[in-house]
Amino acid sequence: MKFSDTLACTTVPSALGPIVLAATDVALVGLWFDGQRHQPDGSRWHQALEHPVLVLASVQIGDYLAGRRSQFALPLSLAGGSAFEQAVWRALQDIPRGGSCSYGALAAAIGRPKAARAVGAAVGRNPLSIIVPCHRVLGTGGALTGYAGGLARKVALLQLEG
Amino acid sequence: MKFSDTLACTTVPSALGPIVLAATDVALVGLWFDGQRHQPDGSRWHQALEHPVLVLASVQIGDYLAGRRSQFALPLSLAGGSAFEQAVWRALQDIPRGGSCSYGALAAAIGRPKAARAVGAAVGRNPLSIIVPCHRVLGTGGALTGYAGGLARKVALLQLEG
DNA sequence: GCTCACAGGTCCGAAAACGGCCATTGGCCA
DNA sequence: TGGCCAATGGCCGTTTTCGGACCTGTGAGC
Repeated sequence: MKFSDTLACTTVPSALGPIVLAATDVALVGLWFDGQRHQPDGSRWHQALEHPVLVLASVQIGDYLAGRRSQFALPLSLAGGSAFEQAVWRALQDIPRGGSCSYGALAAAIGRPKAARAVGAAVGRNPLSIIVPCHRVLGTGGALTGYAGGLARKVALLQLEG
Repeated sequence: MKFSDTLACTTVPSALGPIVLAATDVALVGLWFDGQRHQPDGSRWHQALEHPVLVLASVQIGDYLAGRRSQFALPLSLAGGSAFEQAVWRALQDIPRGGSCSYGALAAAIGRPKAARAVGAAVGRNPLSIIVPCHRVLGTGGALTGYAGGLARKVALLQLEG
């Protein structure tokens, strides 16, 4: 996962801890819990508190975590990943709120039924936490296998969605 | 022991408590005291009160328990078990009414003289209680070692047969 | 280039557990 | 001695459990 050095970024507080947002001129490209696994190095990005996409995103995230919003309306871009990763991330967006999915089922959905493990790795590198609902993916038996932002946040998000 | 999901079944009352019967189109394949040990899950079977084999079986069982009948005339099938289990169940059918047999003797009868304990396990999984007379098997000394439907029913059946 | 580590899942073989047993053993008492 | 009882250990097929091998795509480290 490679990001441009010319992104706009900002950090906003939330009930689950500080959240880092990153965007091009026209679309949101990243949303990470501060300090989470696989978070890219954003030291060359420029702070842009008034960037329209970042402002929109921070409002919607706040509403979502407060239970006042159930889906997002934002310009997104997932251009950064490999073809395989993008297929996985697109498939993630088809999991409805309140639903869940296993890694194996996700692998089958993108036509690679034996690639469950690779899917796990790709899910873990999802650049748009919360918005692309990687927290809705569980082990076959329903086990909470892992979460780049920590299992506690995964549980919190699932509870919020019911 | 594996049963098809497409069996016909019914439950009939008796002096020894409710009895569950199960049949294919042409043969009786199961007879259990309701709630007994090793009773399979029949939730996917369909009730068939007028099924000819089930009707015949329930009448004969009623007559047998009332002392009006001394042997059965029914189409039976023991196809479900392993080769070993089927050998045991066939050997059980050779024990005459009023007679008895030890587990060790049964083991010898099927050519596995040292397999008395395994015979015990197989006898316990007999799918056709009463009709295949597993209640006529006793310990070497004549002890009432066990019965999937409970020792009380074993005693009652032996008394009925004299 | 190569190896390694992963937010999983499936399959297969070995090992252990589990019985509706039975013969043997050792203690106990008449 | 002889008989009875409880504890013991071997017996055997089935079921369950457990551990490893393999599959898979990617990036980090070497």
